[in-house]
Amino acid sequence: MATKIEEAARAREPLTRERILRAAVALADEGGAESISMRRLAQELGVVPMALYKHVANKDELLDGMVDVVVAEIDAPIEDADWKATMRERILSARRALLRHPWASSVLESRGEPTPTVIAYIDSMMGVFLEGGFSIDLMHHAMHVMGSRILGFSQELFDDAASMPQEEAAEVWTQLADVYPNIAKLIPVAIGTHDGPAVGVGCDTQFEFEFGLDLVLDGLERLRASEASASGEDPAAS
Amino acid sequence: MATKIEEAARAREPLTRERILRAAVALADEGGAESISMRRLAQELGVVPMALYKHVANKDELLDGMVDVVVAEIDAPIEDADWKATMRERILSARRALLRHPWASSVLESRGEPTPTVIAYIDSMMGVFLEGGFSIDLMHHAMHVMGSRILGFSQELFDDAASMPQEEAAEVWTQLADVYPNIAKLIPVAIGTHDGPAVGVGCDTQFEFEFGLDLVLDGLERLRASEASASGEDPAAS
DNA sequence: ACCTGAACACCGTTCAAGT
DNA sequence: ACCTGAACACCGTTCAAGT
Repeated sequence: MATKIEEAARAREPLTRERILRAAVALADEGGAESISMRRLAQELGVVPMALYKHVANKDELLDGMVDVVVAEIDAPIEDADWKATMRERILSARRALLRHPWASSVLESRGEPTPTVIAYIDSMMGVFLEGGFSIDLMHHAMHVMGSRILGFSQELFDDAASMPQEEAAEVWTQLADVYPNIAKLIPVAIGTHDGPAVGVGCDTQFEFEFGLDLVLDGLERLRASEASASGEDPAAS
Repeated sequence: MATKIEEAARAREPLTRERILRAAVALADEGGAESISMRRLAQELGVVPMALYKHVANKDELLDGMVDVVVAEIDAPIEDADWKATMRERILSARRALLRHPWASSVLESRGEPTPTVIAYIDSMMGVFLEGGFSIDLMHHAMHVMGSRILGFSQELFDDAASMPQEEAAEVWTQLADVYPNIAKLIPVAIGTHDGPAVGVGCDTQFEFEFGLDLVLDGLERLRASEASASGEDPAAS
């Protein structure tokens, strides 16, 4: 009975590239990057594996399509604001998109050639710099500087060891002190200075992300301003 | 005959974790990240696949070991220099190591928990900041800021399309101009302003890396200096 | 006790045979 | 002409059977 309904639903909504990509993103969202395989995806769609190959040439094209879905979720640049506010908001939006799809950053990086969607996104980023009065040279360097941030991620080196039971975590930290004296100095930061036994290991990654982002944006603004004052007075001249 | 010699060599140099890791690194160096598999590696060593499992628990442990080999190639911090010069040199050394082993950065990122070798490396980085007079808080933020650079890589978004024939590349660039107006503004940068037909598409990634690195280091130095002047006069106080 | 062949449960993709 | 089952050439890893 359930089977009949499923079959009817399938017939009503035929297999399309769209539907395949949506299913793939959903699968990766819940199962992680390594859970996506052509066979598994086909099964999820109630379809024979080979049916997918009518809509995507191969697995690489599937992954590209999945990345495009995520990039499309990034908000458009806000308008009527200075370049710094615009860039800041855009990048925080990109970060939110990639946090919603934790598999996306590693998939994005594994890709060789960027897709047209990704290229268009980068182009619009460049536009924000140029409209903000950057010279082409400085915009070029700025794009490289933003590098890892431009698509919303700076890789966090630690996985946030929040999985460990808290007592055990505290013990591990103190044991580490002998071997890694400098890391150990972060214990008060990790614990919270006076919150008693509130062992909240892990950093405020949102704060850290913005700290680094602002450091870079402020540095770029300094360079832009000195560029502008060196070539006359108009801050919007390229 | 050759077989006999090979067999003798194998007998003289028995299978060890060391030898497995060295072979795995060599295999990845020439074949890329995706060419490393337990079966392929075993074949390369003239050994049955299961023999590897005596020395590494599984493929993840193999990958961790390979990363450790690369990290071990990073030069120790230079001595008798200010923090900025020390940090700069260390990070450029890390970058060189990762450029020597192009597969390493993506493998490094795919790993979950960092290995003790990686942790020790990070600890020594923290030591450079602390000895340079950073407060623990600022050192903490600084480590996050360095993020993608700390291990020598900021992901380059484009693969350096140096593979394309140059005439074709130039044509592609001009076609792009309509769709991606801002990217197109980089054409003179990519071509070289007055070098005639010298179509050297691609950026000076070494220059760009140092540009970004210095932007960040200068920003951190400004913060450290204002921290120091706010808490007395001693620039080495934590 | 050690080593290893065969087997298991997967892959992405090709291809020829079926409708 | 379209669709798809079986097959191919791979995976990482388990396990029991051999020495």
